[in-house]
Amino acid sequence: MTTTRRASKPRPETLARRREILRAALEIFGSKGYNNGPLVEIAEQVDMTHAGILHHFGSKDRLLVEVLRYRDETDVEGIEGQHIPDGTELFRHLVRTAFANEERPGIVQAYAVLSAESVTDGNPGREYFEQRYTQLRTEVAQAFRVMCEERGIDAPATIDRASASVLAVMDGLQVQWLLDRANVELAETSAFAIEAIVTAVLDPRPSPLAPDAP
Amino acid sequence: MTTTRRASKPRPETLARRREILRAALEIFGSKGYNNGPLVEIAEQVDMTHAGILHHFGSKDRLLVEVLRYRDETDVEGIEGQHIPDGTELFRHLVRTAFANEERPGIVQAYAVLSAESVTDGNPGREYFEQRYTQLRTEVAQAFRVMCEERGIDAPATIDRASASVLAVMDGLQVQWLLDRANVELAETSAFAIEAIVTAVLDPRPSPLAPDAP
DNA sequence: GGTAACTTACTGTGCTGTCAGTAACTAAAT
DNA sequence: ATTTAGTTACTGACAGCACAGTAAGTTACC
Repeated sequence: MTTTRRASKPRPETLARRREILRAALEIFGSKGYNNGPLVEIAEQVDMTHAGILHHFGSKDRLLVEVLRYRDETDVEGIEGQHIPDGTELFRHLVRTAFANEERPGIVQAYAVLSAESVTDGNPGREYFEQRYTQLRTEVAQAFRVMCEERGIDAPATIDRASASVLAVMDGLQVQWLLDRANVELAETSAFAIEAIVTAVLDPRPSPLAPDAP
Repeated sequence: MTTTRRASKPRPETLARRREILRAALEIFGSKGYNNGPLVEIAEQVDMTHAGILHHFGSKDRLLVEVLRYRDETDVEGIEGQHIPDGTELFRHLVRTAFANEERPGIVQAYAVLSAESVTDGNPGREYFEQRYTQLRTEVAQAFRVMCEERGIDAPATIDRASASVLAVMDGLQVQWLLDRANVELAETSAFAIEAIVTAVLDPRPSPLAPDAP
């Protein structure tokens, strides 16, 4: 009769090694893009051959997906630690993130490049970013609703647009900042724009662009 | 003295052919990215071999730069036709552009992908986008100043931040829209965000995120 | 006849992925 | 406790394609 074959455990240090690879991959993909960032460069950063990396992750596509997921687990943005901050606190958190990001252009660039690249044909990261934005929009919308309730006002229809807008400014500013750090203040500008949008939701005013204005 | 090397005349229809190539290149670079968009595919779209394209543009790098410049000349955004609309009109123009963009996802994607890709190491489009954003920010800032003057208020210090923010939302929304057209309204949302930011400049209110608020 | 607008054919490189092999480790059987 | 069997974590070599660029030739305009 056949003895059941069981897979034996991965070795203890392996997990740390994989993390090393993921970190290196984020750095390379961040600075050169996914298509333009070869496995060999990631490999030499962790003292391996590129075949070694493929042993761990199977393919470059899967490596990208895992890089993205890994950052999500470790990182600050979105779901921080365990609890999702609610209401005002979430917006404050976003602003804090913008300030923190000024100290880590590498990661900012990784997200900026990879998210835009993800919309191209057959990019393996597309699904990830689709879901990510959907989730972030939902969280921001929720925060808006909480704030409205706290103030005793009805949640206005603008909430969904405002949620997308908040995320959009942050991302858009990152690109401008990466292109010209001397002339774009990432954090201060993010704060300004977020406040403007939040104000527009909580305390709407007539459009300054209406056809009768000067 | 050095005789300036003068190339002899191109044939009459050649210009049109070059434009065809530029259009095809924008489409391919737009849908697959610069690094991932091969010359062969651009070539077959204009019934040529890739060597023919290199005959016209010398290298892939130079092709990208020319594509970018070409769109600038032809296109609506930024300097439209001849006159730069001033004041309120510029913001209305931006909103109109957002509406127009909903009908041409290809071009939107091209700019989204290429601008983000441009921040990577050694990308030939970087200089172009750097200058482009600098110029657009200046134009928007100018429009803000005109509006302030019209209303008899002093131009506030927030103008530079607001200018970057306006461009940032538009760009950021494009990415979200490209990823999930069913759930993101590009134009309506752009309009909302732009109005919010313009309002914040012309009629500032206390921050809803200040540490003493609920 | 000269040159612009190509094509064909080729070069060289860069890159992902495969494969066979090896040393080190783990798990069970003796 | 030592052997045995199997597995993991790699390396090195290479297949094999995709791609940018080049060189030489062809056609057709001026």
